[in-house]
Amino acid sequence: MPELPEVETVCRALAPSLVGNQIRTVVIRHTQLRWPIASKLSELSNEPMVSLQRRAKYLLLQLSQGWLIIHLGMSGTLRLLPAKTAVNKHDHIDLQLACGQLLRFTDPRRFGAWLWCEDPWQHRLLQHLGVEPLSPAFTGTYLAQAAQGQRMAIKPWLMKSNVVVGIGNIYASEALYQAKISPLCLAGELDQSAINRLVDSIRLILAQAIAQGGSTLRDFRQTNGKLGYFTQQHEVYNRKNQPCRYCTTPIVQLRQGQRSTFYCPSCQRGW
DNA sequence: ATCCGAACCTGACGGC
DNA sequence: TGCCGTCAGGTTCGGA
Repeated sequence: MPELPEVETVCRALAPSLVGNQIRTVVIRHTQLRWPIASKLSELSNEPMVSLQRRAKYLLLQLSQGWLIIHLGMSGTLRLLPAKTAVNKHDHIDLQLACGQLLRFTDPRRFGAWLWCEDPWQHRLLQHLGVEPLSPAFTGTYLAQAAQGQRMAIKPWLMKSNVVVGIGNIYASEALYQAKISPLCLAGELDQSAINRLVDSIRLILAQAIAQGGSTLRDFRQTNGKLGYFTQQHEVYNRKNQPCRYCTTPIVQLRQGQRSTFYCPSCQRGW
């Protein structure tokens, strides 16, 4: 499920229930995710939870002794459930909470991660991350400077996390469509006005998606996790051969860096 | 330094 | 039905 808006939605949904609450017991059913699950996790009985925040697509859960770094990978979900909820195939981690609820991590593909550290800001996975796209630091000036001289196509370039974080495969295509920039343009050849449009599009699309995610929050506690994401209206993503909503030209699908890109060849000619 | 492909996994779907 | 190939929202890693 998770691109940045989904992770942000999960963060906002869980924070009120977790912060100030306490882990009672931990059940680990499958220790191997992208990396082995932090062994520390099994020693966290009776740990108070202090804060929950998001950085890029990582969730950072602060406990009294240190931090859990949680990543949902491609297929991970976190749900708050009643304590005795039946266990299904890919339910890898349960945190039984003092409040009586259960925080359950489910991840069929196991690309997710649960790591332990004392200071996440020093962690190797986080310390080279670029700016948050919804922060004031993400400006046209910043992005233009970062793009200078870059020979990579703009779409895969946007998805690298060392300049700006949180732009996944769906929103990369969507943002370029909205900015009327071809995904095939080289990052370094965009002019300032195109870069400015791109920054605005990225901010707008992510903010809208978060707002929509928010509208599905009320369903978050229910057991079928897949809400919100599929209800979203994409302009180009997954719309191969369907008419562009602006000019009716069929949407084209192509591969860039082993990922699917969708775009309108008429609206997105150059930049 | 930079980039591309492979790798980590399971499941869903389409074609034969 | 069933088998096979392909694809899927992410990210790191190794080798060219």
